[in-house]
Amino acid sequence: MSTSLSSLAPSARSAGGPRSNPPTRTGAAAPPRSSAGSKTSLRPDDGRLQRGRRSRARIREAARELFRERGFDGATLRAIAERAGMGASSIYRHVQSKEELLIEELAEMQEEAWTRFRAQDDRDRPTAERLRDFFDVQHDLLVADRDLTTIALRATTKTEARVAKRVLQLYDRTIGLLMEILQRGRQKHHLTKDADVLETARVLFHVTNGARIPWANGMVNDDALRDAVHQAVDLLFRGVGAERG
Amino acid sequence: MSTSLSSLAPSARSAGGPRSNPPTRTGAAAPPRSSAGSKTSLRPDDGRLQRGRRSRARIREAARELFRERGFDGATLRAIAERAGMGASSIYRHVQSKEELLIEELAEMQEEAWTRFRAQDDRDRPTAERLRDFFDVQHDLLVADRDLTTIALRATTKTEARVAKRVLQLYDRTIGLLMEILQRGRQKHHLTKDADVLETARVLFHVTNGARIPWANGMVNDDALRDAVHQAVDLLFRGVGAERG
DNA sequence: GGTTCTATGCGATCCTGTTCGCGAAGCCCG
DNA sequence: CGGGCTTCGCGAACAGGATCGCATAGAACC
Repeated sequence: MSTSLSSLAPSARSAGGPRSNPPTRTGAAAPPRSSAGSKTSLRPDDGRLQRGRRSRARIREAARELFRERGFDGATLRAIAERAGMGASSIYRHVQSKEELLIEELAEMQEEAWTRFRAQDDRDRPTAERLRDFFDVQHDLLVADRDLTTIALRATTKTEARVAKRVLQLYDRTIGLLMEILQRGRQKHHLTKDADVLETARVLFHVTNGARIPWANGMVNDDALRDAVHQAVDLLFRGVGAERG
Repeated sequence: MSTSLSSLAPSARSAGGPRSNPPTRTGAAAPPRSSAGSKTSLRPDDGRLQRGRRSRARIREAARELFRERGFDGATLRAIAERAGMGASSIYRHVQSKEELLIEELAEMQEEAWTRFRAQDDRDRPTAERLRDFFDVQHDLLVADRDLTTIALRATTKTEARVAKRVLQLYDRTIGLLMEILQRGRQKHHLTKDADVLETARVLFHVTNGARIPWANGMVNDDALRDAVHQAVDLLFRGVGAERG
């Protein structure tokens, strides 16, 4: 019965074309425990809300620091709370679980990868090259904090928690970007006419994600990971079938 | 250094003819906490060892049942222990962590998938078809207990624990089987001459694994998952590049 | 002012995976 | 038999994430 979340794919499609939702992460705000008939809708400059925002900011900062200093598991909720100047339980006013703190980091990193990529991107270059570049940018950011991938993955496995879905949404966003690149590739005839852009993007995403697991476990080093990702892109691009050779 | 596992697929080859190592999982035995200079090497019919084996069996059975009844997170160690007729802490004489209990299930399931596949396999059929069949077999088994994939993934994210490595080994075994199929495909010229069999196998594996995450989270249903996997195989096989079209 | 509602905060507490120190029992050797 | 091993088992305790009930303070409304 733990598997009660049944099978509908609500947000799966969200990756579509123009990004519908701007990154309002900052104001995301954890919904209150049990919202009864709420019709009040406080003004955003309500003193309490302001205080709340400040607290949230402190928590986030403390969390980020401690994550870097001690890693995710090493950063105790109580420690985070202390550094943020509050009791541990208070954190839960702002966040639904410890993972959620890290998810925000993840989202930010993703945004960063995105921005950096766009800054150096040129839509007219070969598609495979653009893909590689994107993954390289992402790679560099990930290497800077290794935990991130790991925990993101772990979060997707806590199926009954809200976090899993959040991460999947983030995944979808990246998949969306990949789609964008691929779409362009199809226009420019870098891709076969019948290529399923969405499916291809997904495959790319999952492959790169999967390749990072051994890396996160220290089984392969940074460069090997980068190579693996590149290889995967090439492979997918060329295909392994021989029918057309 | 520590890259011993993934860069080379040690047991991968075992799949070939007669399986060299019979599934002695039962006697796998958790190594003692701190083994000093042990030269004694008890006889396998030592009374203590016998009792230990029995206990282990009871634990495993209890664990399996409870996992099915309540899911992984729902199955408390204390509950498992109680059903196995012992104290919770005693479980740790036989197992290094809760995940390990589930890993055994996973290993068994994998073995099962393997066996079933071989029973219906025909090495002369088209490679893509064989791959699809394997994944279908795996799919059917996974659908029967949904938690498995999920927890396996989660386990790979506990990087400092032993479990992660164990799971990666299991992964490698599956990758080995995939390699075997692909190798055959190359011989029969279903694949391009220069296809990197290992890399292809890895890609296939990661893609299918990744595709299962949304499913585990209830975002897509069983059939959609199956389709996604099929699509991924096709995609990889055909490639998306247009150079040769 | 008084009342009511809401967001925030706190300390105690729960839950659960895991560790620890102790002891009992089995085996081997002299 | 009696020491020196070892494996098993136990209850107590710990740690860390999460929950609960109560308290406070700001805002809105009469």
